[in-house]
Amino acid sequence: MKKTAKVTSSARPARIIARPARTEGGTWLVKQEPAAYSWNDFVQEGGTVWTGVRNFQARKNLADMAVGDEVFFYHSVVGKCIVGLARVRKAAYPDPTANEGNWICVDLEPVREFARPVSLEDIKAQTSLQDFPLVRQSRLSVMPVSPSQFREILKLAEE
DNA sequence: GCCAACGTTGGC
DNA sequence: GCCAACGTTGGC
Repeated sequence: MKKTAKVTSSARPARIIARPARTEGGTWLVKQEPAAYSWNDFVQEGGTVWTGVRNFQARKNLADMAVGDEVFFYHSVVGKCIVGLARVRKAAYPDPTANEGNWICVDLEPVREFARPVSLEDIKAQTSLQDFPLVRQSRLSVMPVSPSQFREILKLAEE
């Protein structure tokens, strides 16, 4: 699923899928081909509406995001690395680019670019990250990141 | 360029 | 409901 250009949504506040209360902030990873929409595009726009997700598993993950959750930004195909950290600015609402179906989007904003991007190779080389969805389910475009995975990747980004 | 993994579609 | 065919994604 390819994210298209930034869309100014006629935002409706209602979420489609209920989300259980959570005590600590969630952490996630979103994937994007830089040729279609890069980290630099994201930074230049000061954030974006994360539209275009058309996969049920990815949709569930979008629905589970809460405002303030931290999100790794991964460049797929070209780069194949996590290039920076983003944050959920607005929780899930109907995707304005979807003509049919209950597809949703979230608003994301940049937090910081990693001095040292974390490549897929780096991740695969870590025995502690063998269960990371990026390794196990390469096609999933929006995935959860566990607290230990999150810490591990941040550590790699700061080496 | 190839192929594995995964998702969707449609015939039966 | 099963499964073959086909399309897409994304790593290699």
